[in-house]
Amino acid sequence: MTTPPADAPAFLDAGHDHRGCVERALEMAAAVCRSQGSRLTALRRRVLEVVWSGHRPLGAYDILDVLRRERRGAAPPTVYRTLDFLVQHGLVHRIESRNSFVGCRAPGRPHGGQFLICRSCGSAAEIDDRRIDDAIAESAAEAGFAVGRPTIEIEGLCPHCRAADGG
Amino acid sequence: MTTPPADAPAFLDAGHDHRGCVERALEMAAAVCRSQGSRLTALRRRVLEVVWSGHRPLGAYDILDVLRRERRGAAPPTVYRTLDFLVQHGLVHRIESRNSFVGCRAPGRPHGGQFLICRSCGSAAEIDDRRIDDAIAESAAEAGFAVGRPTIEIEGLCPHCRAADGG
DNA sequence: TATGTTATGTTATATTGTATCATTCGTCAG
DNA sequence: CTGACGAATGATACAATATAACATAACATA
Repeated sequence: MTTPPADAPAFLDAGHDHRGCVERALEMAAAVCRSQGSRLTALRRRVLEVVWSGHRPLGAYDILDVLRRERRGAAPPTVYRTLDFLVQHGLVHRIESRNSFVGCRAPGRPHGGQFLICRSCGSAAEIDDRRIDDAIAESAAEAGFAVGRPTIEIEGLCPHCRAADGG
Repeated sequence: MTTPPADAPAFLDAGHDHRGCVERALEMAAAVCRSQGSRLTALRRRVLEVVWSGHRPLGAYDILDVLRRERRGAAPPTVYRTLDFLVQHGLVHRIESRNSFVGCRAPGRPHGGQFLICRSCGSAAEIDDRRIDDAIAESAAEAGFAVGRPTIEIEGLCPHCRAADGG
């Protein structure tokens, strides 16, 4: 049980101190909101916590199921609005290829996410690799294209599932 | 009006001979299906043609609207099944960030698509840049991740819309 | 033509996401 | 403290996207 350091590997092992991940995410969220004059309300905090319940992207309705057990009157807009807020503030990424959401590992600095997503266990690792951004920037420049938001989602097999022989 | 050559730029200009694009796509589709022992039925051919009606990704229900005008009893499964076939055979790509579909420029060779997508005019240019693949391969290798299907979708502004001052 | 396989038709429903308006909560000027 | 305003949430309804399941038709070929 070790709290992942800042330069942690992309895929953390099963035994990592996940409570540390969650706590760090909540602290960074508080800092980001403070610095932007936005309010991290109880609902937003809770949704962020739910998103961070693991390193697997969760669907909006999965999150809704959790909320419904806790507050009367949680409905789809509750979740989507809150996720919008969290995504806008760079605290959560939307995984387009799965219609789902996962916590951002490095909030504050705005960035389109780059993800490695395991087809076996479903976990997603955020990589934010400069070389990928650079390659895209070059290619886009040659096409005369002005890059806005990049979506990079690589499906494949994570180290753990590879070791387990393809899961 | 010029038929785009094999090494055409990512974003073709408005005046290009689009009929040429469609014809080439249909020919390549026939070749791919022949070489794989699959049947390019009238429906599949027609859906491919509709997808290729432009360089903008189309939603499944947009395609369905077109089909309904032509055949009695076209329904969502008609379209989704046919799109599945076309995607499986590498003739069409799904654009995850838009829930839509666009013709593949270089079918035959299996590849995850790399797209530049204009937020103003909606057109999508397939780039398939080796440098991007390489950067991803490096990064993934360092994470111990086995790359399967990459999804690369870059939202931004195409050269035409940039010239038109941000549209 | 009989037979198995592939493709399509058909109905129903699941999943994902928004529009809209009402209500509550937080903040701050007076 | 209080009223007024904007931000956040509650609540209802619905739109858009996608699939399950089973029936029928078309195709290939023995």
